[in-house]
This record gives sequence, structure tokens and C-alpha cells, in this order.
Amino acid sequence: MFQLDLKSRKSIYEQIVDNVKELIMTGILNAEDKIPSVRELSKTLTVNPNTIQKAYRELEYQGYLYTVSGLGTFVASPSEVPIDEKRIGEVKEHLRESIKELLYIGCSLDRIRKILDELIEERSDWNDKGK
Amino acid sequence: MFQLDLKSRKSIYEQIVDNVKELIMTGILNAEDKIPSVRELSKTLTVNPNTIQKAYRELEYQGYLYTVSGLGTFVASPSEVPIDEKRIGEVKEHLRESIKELLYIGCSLDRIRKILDELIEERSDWNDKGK
Amino acid sequence: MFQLDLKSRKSIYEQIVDNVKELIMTGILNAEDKIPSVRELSKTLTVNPNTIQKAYRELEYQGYLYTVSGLGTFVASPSEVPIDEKRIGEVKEHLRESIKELLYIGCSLDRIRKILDELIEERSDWNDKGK
Amino acid sequence: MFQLDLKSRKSIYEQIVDNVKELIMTGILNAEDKIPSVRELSKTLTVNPNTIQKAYRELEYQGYLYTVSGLGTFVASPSEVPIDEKRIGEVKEHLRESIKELLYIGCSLDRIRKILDELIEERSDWNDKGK
DNA sequence: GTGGTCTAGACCACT
DNA sequence: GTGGTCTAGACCACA
Repeated sequence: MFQLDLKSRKSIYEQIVDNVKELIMTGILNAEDKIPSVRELSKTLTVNPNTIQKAYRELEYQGYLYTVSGLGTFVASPSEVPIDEKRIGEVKEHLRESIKELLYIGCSLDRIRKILDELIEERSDWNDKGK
Repeated sequence: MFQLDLKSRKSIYEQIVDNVKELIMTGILNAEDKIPSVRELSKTLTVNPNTIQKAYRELEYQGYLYTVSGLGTFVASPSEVPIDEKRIGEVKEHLRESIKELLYIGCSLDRIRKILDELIEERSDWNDKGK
Repeated sequence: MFQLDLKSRKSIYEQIVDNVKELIMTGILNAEDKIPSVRELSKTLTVNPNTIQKAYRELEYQGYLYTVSGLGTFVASPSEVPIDEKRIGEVKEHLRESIKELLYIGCSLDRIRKILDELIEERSDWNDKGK
Repeated sequence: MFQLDLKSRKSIYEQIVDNVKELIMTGILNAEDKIPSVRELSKTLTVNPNTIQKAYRELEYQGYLYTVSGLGTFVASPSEVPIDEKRIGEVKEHLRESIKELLYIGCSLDRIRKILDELIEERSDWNDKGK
């Protein structure tokens, strides 16, 4: 499914969250798919079940998964729920941090603008082609 | 000089590092400027001196500051901080991820554009005031 | 007969219990009506028979159903299920807590009134259709 | 601070969440107050620190607390953040459950309406008197 | 001292 | 089998 980087400063559960999110957003995992059970993934990644569960819980909170106790954990359908303004605020905060980071590194505001335009461009291309 | 946000998940020392970097990048602090002593800043921010010291050490290590024993801590010349293209690539990747996530949550591209413009605007306001 | 919501945190057997209770309370199922056999309901809901059986057992225990070996399971007479004033008090306390929480989150009393009206409306629609 | 009921079906961490929420909503704990550290509360309640942390985390997610790593956990100011629609949806679900419960018990819709009116009345009295 | 993460291993209810 | 909760005890970074 994916691999962990033990050297990373990211915590293990955070890596799992990001990886699963990635698999869902890229369409490798689809709505209603069953994902590996806590114990199963725990074995394949040789990570403690509690750590896996923590990651799954976080993903559930963020709306990517849902759980049926006794049956397993499944991929949720995207935004069947009204847009989550709180979550948007959180992601916006991430973006703000990254932009600050670019400034620290020494990027000019113009260069940052260019980078952001590029990224937006990427997605609109993607949308035009993909859908 | 700047303010800390205790509610942020960022650690205090990290916030100090980022804020000082920002003051330097935006030209509010210039090469050879003397910055407040550990004790002084510790008082104005009501933060443990050890925390300030840790931040200064980190800034020194990253090449933004230098210390002259008995005289104080000073801002280094910017030339000593070359632009790190690799790091830019990494941050760009973060930005890409966040944008992907906003799309997945259900934000339209237009709304994302608006959010990014807002964030850029924040920074240029800052710069205008600062200079 | 009714539908299950797998995404709910309620366990499946609990949902079945609640749904059957509801069908009885709203008069869709009447005293002495025969309800589907464990196997039958198991198929229509695509749920493990053990789960259905557990739900039926619980309903029997609470006095809503009774079983005649070899014939099937039937709805009990409502008189056998006296109103539990103590329980009403408990649920009222839950409602009070939830309302308090909505106020704390920042809902106006008017908005809360609207929400409650909506919920009541849901039930009376249900009853009108059912009877 | 409060006591746990080990006989309750509610899990320990859930009881802690509810109790702390109650202390905040009734104004016994006020914004910016420091609450007992994880280890401290762990000792006074003779409960594992992990369990306390889980409760605090949940409260943070719901917006009642915020955390400064290395300093402690504090009571957040109410709704300095835009109204959390997701959370409202969750509480609404609780209300829906309670209303269903009343139906199961045998309350008529009219009686339920009366109960809800009573509860709303309580709060508007409270608001008139209190503020 | 504070919170944050992780492990190992146990018990429970539900499917 | 599944997830959910809890304990005991360890290590880390930060203040």
C-alpha cells in the first residue's frame, strides 16, 4: 500500500494520514472501498495497532473515512456533507505557513505569486482534461 | 517587535525563529543591526529565556544571525543566506498538496484562487507597512 | 421496511432495535403482527443473521416482541410497555445538555428553535405517511 | 474537580469530556484558565494519562480547549471562530436521537413538543435574567 | 515541569 | 474477525 519513512520528522501516524489521504485523492482508493483493518495494516507496516487507529481516527474526523464497528473501515464519499469551513480554515493556515516559508527562504513576493499561479494552472488543466 | 500566538500548534521557539526571519526578509531588520538581548526579548514576550536562546541559536546556525561575545547578537549579511532551490521545490509540493485537499473538500478553483490572493495580499500589506 | 445507515456510529443491531421500536410506536406495525423471520430480514438488509437475532432478543427482552416457537415472532400489545417517566427525565436531561451546547457554540435561540421545529417536523411527516 | 462513574456505560474519556465541557459551559472554568495537566488529572482520577489526553484532545477538537506544548492546556474563548456547522450537525444528530428515544418510550409527539418548549423557555428565561 | 508519540498487551462489544 | 477503550511504561521535544 505504501511505505513509512522512519527517518522523517513527521510522526508515524501523520505519515499514515497523509499517505491514505493521497491514495484517496488520487483515486486509487474509491468511495466505499474497504481499507485494511487496523490489525492488518499494523502487521504490514510493523507498527503498533494503536498508532494505526490514531491515524484512522484522524482521517475519519477529516471526513475521509468512516467506520463500521465490527465490519471495518471504509472510504467515505467526498463532500456529501456541506463544505467544512473549519477544515478550510485549517488548510488555509497550512498555505499561509508555506508562503511564509518561501519568504524566509528568500523568495520575492513576485516569485511566490508565479509559483501559486503555476499550481492553480496545473489544477485547471487537470480539471479540463480529466473531467 | 512581533507577537506570539500561543494557540498555534507551532512551538514558541519556532515562532520566534520564523518571526525574526520574517523581519529580516522583509527588510525591517537589516544586516549588522543589533537585535534585543535574550533577557530583553524574554521580558517583552514574557517567555522563558531558555526559549529565546534556543531560537537565537537556531537562527545563528541557519546563518541569519551572528553573535559577538560581550557585545550582543547581530543580523548577518543576506548574501550569506543563498536561495535554496531544493527547499523551494519541497514547499511547492506542500502547497500542491494543500490545494489538492481544498479541491477534494469541495472548494471551487475560484474560491481557492480567492484564498491564495488573500494570503498574498496579507504579505504585501505587511511589506508595505514595514518599509 | 427500513434502512440502515452504516456510517452512523450506532451499531447495526442497535439501529434495528430502534427502527422496529419506531415502526411499532408509529403504528406501522400493530399488536399481533408477524414480523419477518431472522433469515428473511437478514437477506433484505444484507446483514449477518446473528445481528438480527440479537436485535430481536433485545426487543423481546424490552417487551416489544414475543416469539412463538415454530410460528415466528410477533408484535406485543402496547399495554405491556408502560411509559417510563424516569427514563423521560433522563432523555430530557440529554436534550437540555445538547441545547446548552448549541448556545455555547454560538447558535441563537431562534436558530435552536428552528432546528427543533425541523426535527419535530421530520417525525410528524413520518407519522402522517405511516398511518 | 469532578468524579467518574465507573459503573456508567459511558467510557471514561467520554465522561471526562462531558464533565469538562459542563464546567466550561456553566462558567466554573473561564477562558484562558489553565486546566490540570494530563499527569495531574491522571493522578487525581487514578486514570491512565493516555485516557486523559484522549479526552483533552477531543475537547480541543470541539473547540473547548487549546494546548501550548510544554506549558499546559487552557480553556479557549467561546466562538472566536466562525460558527462550526459541522459541530452543529453533530449536536442536531444527538437531538434527533433523543427525540426518537422519547417516541420509543411512548411519548406522543404533542408531549415531546411540550418538553422541547419547556427547555427552550428555560434558556430564554436564563438569558433574560442572566445577561 | 508540560504535552506528544509510540509500544505491548489486555479486555470488551459487535458482526 | 472487526473497531474501541484502557493500562503501564517508555522516550522525545519544548518551556
